[in-house]
Amino acid sequence: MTRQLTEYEIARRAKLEQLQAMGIDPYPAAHFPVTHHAQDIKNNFDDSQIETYKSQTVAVAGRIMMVRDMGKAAFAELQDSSGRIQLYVQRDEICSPDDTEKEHYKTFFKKLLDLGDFVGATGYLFKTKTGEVSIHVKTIQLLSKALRPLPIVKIDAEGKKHDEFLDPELRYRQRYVDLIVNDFVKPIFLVRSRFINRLRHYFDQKGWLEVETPTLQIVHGGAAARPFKTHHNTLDTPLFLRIANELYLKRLIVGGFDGVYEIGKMFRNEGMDRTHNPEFTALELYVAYKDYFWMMNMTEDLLRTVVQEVCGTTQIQVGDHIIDFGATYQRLSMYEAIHKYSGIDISQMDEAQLREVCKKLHIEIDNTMGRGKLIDELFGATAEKHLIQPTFITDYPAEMSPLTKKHRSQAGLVERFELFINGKEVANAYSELNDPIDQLQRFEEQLLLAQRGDEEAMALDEDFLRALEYGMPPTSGIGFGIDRLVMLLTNQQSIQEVLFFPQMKPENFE
RNA sequence: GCGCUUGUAGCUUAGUUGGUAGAGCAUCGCACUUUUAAUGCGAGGGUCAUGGGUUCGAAUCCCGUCAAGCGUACCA
Repeated sequence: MTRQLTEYEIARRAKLEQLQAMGIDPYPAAHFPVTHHAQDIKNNFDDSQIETYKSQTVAVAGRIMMVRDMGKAAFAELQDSSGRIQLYVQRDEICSPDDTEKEHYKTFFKKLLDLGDFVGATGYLFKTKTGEVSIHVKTIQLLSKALRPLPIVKIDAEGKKHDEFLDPELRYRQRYVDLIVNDFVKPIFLVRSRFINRLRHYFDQKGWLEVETPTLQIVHGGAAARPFKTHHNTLDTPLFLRIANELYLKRLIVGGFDGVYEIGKMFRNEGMDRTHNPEFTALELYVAYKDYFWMMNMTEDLLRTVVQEVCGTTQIQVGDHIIDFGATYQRLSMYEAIHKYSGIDISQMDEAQLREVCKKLHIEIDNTMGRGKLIDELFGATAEKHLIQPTFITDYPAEMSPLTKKHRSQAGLVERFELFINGKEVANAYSELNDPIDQLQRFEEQLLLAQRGDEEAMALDEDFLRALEYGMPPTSGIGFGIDRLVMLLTNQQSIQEVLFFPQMKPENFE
């Protein structure tokens, strides 16, 4: 593991040794008692208190991000978790009386400190001639040496950015650097964190229980997707990373909980693009004695409440649109949606007629597609992209929904809805199928699909059937794609921008 | 998976019909005690992603490989 060091790295390692030779530990163990953060200092600075400030010591810590050396004094910008604050460092202020050679300033501060190093500084607050709130430094010490140079983004007088660190590959592979130098990154993840936090709060207030279910599953069920396969050595058995947790959460409803929810990772071994990462975060909620109409109302209230709490408004700019999370969401059945956007009424059509319609609209189809799949293709080609404002699409063909209760009044359909926002699916919900006899038949239909070569057909889960046979109350369940919702709330068009560490191909370190 | 595009110093990049790389910031040295992309003077730093080929000569043309972005497919 010998890596060719760059001139920067060689220089910094040499400085490291020099520091040690001077008796300065570049990685000291003792804690540094921080009293203030950059942003608070700037927000709370009071011009009328300037005289008082002189006798009050503040202590800040962070990375040195810029130094403007004026000779016997220098200005440095220190960046902590909240932002930046300017340090005013005067030679004769920071050197102790017995340091007659002014080593602490000339050697330690000016020569051995680098951009990116962590320092701790104490001093008092003041304002420079040009009006910048600053710290007049009395002491400055090294807290941690940086051995690699950071790409420093500079902003000129016109606000133009120079040397921006924007290569997506570097940003995602070295997210730590991205977070240090690109100030637009952190806010996205603060929204993400707060959004999840508020969802939890909402559910907890309703009295629903947050639970955890297995990530390693013997039967991968609850969705149609290709799984990751692994193997347990001691049990000597194949295991799958979960593609969904639906069947486990329903077992808990069987077990007597009124409402359970889980926020966690799902894993799907499929293609990656702007809206798909192999592992992603789903929120699933199941509530007993409810149906999908109730769930639509709950979803509206949930998003209205949580988006307001997180963003301070329910009107969110997404691309060229303003999405209104506070409105009553439009509800269209799948047939109505296709009719509305294509002018074609397919509600009474059989498979052959649907094939004709698809051909007319130049939709690619093949012989393996049944009636349900054809309708889904039609919907995707005609309606989906128009669903900008939050819209519930309801009543799906039964063939594609093996875990959903049959529609109470319309043959061939199920009580299911998906929520579309900005042309993308963000949630999927049912009146859950709780009839064990019907459920077995649905699984058997899936087995037939699997035999025809459908890799994504759902596997039969005997234990889940056994649970249903003990009786599950009428229940409604919903799953949200958390990453996609965060993309909407932060106006990001790539899922990689809302994941700290999006999946990348292995990096070659030589 | 397929298609298109991209890959030049730590970062951002120039490189015209192929003639062995130019800049800004950063780095190193010197000056400067209220600057803010500080400034002034001086210096160093690039096997042009990688492996082949064409050519007297390739960052520049051709082929393979690797990685990324976008599009497309797959993903109820």
